[in-house]
Amino acid sequence: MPIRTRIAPSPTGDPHVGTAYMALFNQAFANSQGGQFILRIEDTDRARSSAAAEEAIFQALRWAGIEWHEGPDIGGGYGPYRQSERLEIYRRHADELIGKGAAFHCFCSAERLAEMRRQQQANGDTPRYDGRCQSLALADVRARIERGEPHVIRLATPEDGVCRFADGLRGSIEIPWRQVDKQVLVKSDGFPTYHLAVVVDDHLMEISHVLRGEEWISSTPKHRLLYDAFGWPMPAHFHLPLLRNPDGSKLSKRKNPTGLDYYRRAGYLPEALLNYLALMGWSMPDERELFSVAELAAHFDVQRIATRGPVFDLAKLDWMNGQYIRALSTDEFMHRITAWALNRDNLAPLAPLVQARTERLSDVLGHVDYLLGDRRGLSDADFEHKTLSSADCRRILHYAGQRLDELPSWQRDALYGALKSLADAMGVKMRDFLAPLFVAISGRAVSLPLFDSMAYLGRDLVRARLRDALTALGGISKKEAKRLERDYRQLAH
RNA sequence: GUCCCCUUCGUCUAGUGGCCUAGGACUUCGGGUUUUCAUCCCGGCAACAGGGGUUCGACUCCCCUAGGGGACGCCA
Repeated sequence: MPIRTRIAPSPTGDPHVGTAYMALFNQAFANSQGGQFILRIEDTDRARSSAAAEEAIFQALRWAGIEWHEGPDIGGGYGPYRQSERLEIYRRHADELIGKGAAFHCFCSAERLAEMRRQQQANGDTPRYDGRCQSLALADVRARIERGEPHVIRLATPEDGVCRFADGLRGSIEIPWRQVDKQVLVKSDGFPTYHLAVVVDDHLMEISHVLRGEEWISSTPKHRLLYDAFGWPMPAHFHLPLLRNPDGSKLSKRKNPTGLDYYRRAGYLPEALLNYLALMGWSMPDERELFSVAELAAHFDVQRIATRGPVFDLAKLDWMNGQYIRALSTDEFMHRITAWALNRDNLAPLAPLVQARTERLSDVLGHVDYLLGDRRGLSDADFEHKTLSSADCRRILHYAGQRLDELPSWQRDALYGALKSLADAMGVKMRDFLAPLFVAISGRAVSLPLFDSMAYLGRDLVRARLRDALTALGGISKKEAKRLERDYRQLAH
């Protein structure tokens, strides 16, 4: 049987380093076995998915050096590879499940479900759907559907016993059926949820091995139920460890740069990033640490994947990146620098800003240093201000970061609008409000216009600089964070 | 709270019952090469979570405890 693996990102936020991580292992495994590696877009969340985010995934993964054999952008024999284009397939399979009694229609309101969960939680139970609609009479169900009553389709689950399934890395895993929720498979808008779509697609696309994050372990019983109901063999599953923040929690943008774009903008070489990622949970048989994706595939063995969640350590990535940079020929080095940022396209948006402030050409570099490279390190003294206290600065930076995270688009005018309204809501004059932001972003009180700078740097770099500035100001204690959180919500949006 | 997963230096890891006085890498500290810096080289500090078993022998197998993480959505 041919080996086929896949990566199935959701086009919601910015492309995540975790996506590249999973892609890397799936690609390495497929290539090591002479198989295929597939990219599938899981855009079943209508509210959050966007075409722009999908395009960003293609670009970011391509930049990283991930190459797929089949996908929405290049086609293949098992398409379509975009779940929003497979709705008819899911509908058919949902009907089959209903017919087999493996799923049922549910008309419960969001309010009832919330109340039910609240009570279960109060009793110390695992929140689960109580099965009320499961016993509805067939005629009743049909009538309500015909009346146009909103409904979903849920998975029927056993009440007793345990679900046992094999994990290629962890051995046999047992989860009591009582823990498994009667999961929604089809939403009221007719779109499938992840659980239905992933099983149907993995089967139809003949995926032989599923290498996914360990956050999926607890939903695997649902998937097992679906495979059984359809009478399909279950692909081999391998749950890889999750990348961690330095504090051990799941890697998150709040605590660590997580966007692939950050690493590109910050000047990392994609081959160094992938090499580093490969070391997160995997090791070469001979323990060598510097190797290419081709060498990874050549020596790949799933059994060498560790199960402990590795902490993403920027210091070691920096070292590794240096190794790769110094191994480049001078020619290649120059090529990389220009391809990275020192080229016409990349400099074009800065030119008008800089030109207006230039008397001699030699002024130029001093204006753009913090945009093309990193800015200098900060200390609390940099934030001294005639009216703002250190606590004021922390508050402004914290709120600004929060507001920016909520912002769907990342252009100058949108940035200005969001922060202007925030300053107004806080009752701080824009002139004062901007002071700590200038320091955080450019490292000085005077620089090129702030919003142009932020737009140019991009979301990840700006987030990293704000976080770094907050650290320079002494950081925010748990208590202060809580208070800030509460006050922030009170501000009119 | 319930269920599941995980547990070797600060961090990434090697280790599949005797090769372990636990190896490598990053970080860090010290030294050397270099007109400075960086690179590079040499050296040092630093770990088997705790407790019970099994065994002639446990880092390696089993159990318990503790700690960490994840899941518990009409998100994926």
